[in-house]
Amino acid sequence: MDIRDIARLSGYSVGTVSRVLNDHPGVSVRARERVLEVVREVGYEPNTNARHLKMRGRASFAIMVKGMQNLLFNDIIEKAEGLFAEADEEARVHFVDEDADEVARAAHLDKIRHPKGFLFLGGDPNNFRGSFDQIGVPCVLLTNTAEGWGLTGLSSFSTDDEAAAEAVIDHLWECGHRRIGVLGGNRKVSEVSEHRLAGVVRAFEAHGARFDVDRWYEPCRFSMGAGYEAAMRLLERADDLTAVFAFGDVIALGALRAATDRGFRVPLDISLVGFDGVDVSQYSVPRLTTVRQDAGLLARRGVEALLAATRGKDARAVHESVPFRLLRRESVLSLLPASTASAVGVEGGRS
Amino acid sequence: MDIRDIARLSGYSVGTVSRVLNDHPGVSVRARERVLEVVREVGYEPNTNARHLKMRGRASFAIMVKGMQNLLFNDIIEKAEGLFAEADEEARVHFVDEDADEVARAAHLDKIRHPKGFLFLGGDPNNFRGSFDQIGVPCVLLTNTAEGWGLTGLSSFSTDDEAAAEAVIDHLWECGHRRIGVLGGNRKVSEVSEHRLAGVVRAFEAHGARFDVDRWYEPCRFSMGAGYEAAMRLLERADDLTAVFAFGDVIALGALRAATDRGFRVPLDISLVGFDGVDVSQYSVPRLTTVRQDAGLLARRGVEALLAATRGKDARAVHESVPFRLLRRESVLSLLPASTASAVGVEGGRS
DNA sequence: CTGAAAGCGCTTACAG
DNA sequence: CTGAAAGCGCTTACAG
Repeated sequence: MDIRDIARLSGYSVGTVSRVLNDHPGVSVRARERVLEVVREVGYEPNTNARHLKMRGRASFAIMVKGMQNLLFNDIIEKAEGLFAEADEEARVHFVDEDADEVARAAHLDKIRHPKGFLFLGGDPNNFRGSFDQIGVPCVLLTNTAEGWGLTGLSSFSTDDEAAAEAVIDHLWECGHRRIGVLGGNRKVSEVSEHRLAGVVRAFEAHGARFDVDRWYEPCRFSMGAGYEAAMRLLERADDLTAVFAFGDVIALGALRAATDRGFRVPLDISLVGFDGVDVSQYSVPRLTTVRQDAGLLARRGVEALLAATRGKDARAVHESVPFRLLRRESVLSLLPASTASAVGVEGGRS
Repeated sequence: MDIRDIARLSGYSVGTVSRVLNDHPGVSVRARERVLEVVREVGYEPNTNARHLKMRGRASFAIMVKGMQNLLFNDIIEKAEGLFAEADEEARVHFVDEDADEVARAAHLDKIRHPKGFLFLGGDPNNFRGSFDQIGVPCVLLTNTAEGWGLTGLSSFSTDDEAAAEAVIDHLWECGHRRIGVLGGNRKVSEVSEHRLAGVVRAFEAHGARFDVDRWYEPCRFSMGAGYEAAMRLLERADDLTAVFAFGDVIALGALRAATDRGFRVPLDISLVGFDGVDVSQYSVPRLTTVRQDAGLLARRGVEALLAATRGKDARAVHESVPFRLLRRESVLSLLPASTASAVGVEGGRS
């Protein structure tokens, strides 16, 4: 069953059939109706290979996801898929290993698959510097800012990681915490961790103190297992900590387990803060105080920008940050005698 | 840069170039080497649309995932992707809403995309009965058994849900629990829940008791939020429960939160058992007693069967169950005075 | 072993 | 508004 059959059955030529199928102008109402009738009758579906061969590729969008453990990415994928579907566009998600080269992989896909554009969830600047120039279609990076990478044609939407980390430290500081451990992604491959760490350092300075990186910072991947191990190392090394700030909820959950295993009650003996505001963080015992990244907005801004770029509306790359929110829940204890704890949430982010 | 350029550059015809690219026999060593050299030099990648147009589709495999909340599926996807890659096959994952029709979606994909085969993660028998006959390529269903659905061409690999649920109840029973609540997927669309519930009922009968479905069973979707709500309803209705068995770890985690909110300590005031053996279950406080489904083996058997089927090796559909393991951790309390708790794990599953 | 040619199922100028 | 025809980039009988 191909377009010629439809042409024959409807009494029109393949050209006309193709035109109604693609909603091109210049087809009589009669022809359109007749063709659609036949199409419906026989359940005809055009062959996408042939179609794209002619239309020079540009099939769908590709969502490149770095790692499968990051629950925040799950939320973003879900939203983004919906958004693409609304815009009547196809999107394919490709998972790439946390330490694999997502950009090289995308460059390869670009060659063989000709997607209309790429949406990156997470990304390593080194990889981008390495092979981004081999990608010829619009790209958007999410959760990471690409500002200052010097890459034209790459827009990015992210949380202001530095400000968010500062807000966390400020909150902890207000609650009387001074010795704060930090659990974070590997600085070499995770720029977000770099930014969050910078925020931590800056916040300490703002309070006239100094963050002891060597002693208080323990890098790790974004998984519960890694968070658990890292927390164990950190707690071993610095047993006088009153609080721990993890650069991901998933890490925080691993740390919660580790703290418990070492006999610390959270938050009674040690306070804990996460990052991301992923679903689980609200069901843990205790509920996790965390920075909520706006997955929905991140997805929306990213998809919109990508769509606009592929439609040639605006070629200029933009770098925006999306508001975050410090969710004060149960995992932080105030060390102060009578806490005049401020209201409910700290918001942040410039756009 | 297309095949003609390579032909020109190498001094051979496009036919010869195509033959070496496809590893066809009947090409001289000289020609092969020369062509590959040029290909490498210019970084040529054949256009897959054109290729598949000729080869009549059959591009890659499709993994149809029902729901994005089920962490077990994440594990399976990760393994399956690796396996496909090892076999040098492409696999595309498609997420379909938990209550959308995954089979209709696959049938549509089959028409327009011509995948080599489908790997379903989760599935509703009604949907399969509805439009499975429209799919013309090999299919494998994972985590659900399709035995007795009367569908030729659909193999399945799963955990023996009924036996696993029985093992859970037996374990709880041994620990002295008699009033056990059950939190599970919607029976209408989740056959696994049906099977697990049957196992619960059977186990009660084996112990000479009766499971009060109306009072003790509360259906819900497979998410923490749903688990939380369902547990709230259940605990409200039956406040004399000493244990709760959730048909998914994610549900159990929601229930853990709910129990805590109602002032129950787990396992002191109420015991809790999950299902799946997903990563989080081992980091929660307390660590969740659960049934571990073997995601790795499920993925391996599934991919192997699919590959074999598409290669025409074995057309007969098979239905196998893969061994499960009852992981006894911390969320179950023994109500007996001096417990002679048996060793470490209960295993199960026939194959 | 190699080349010339037909054809996969579409789209899109080009005429009319 | 419609049709006939060229062509997208490949693969694969068919000759040689």
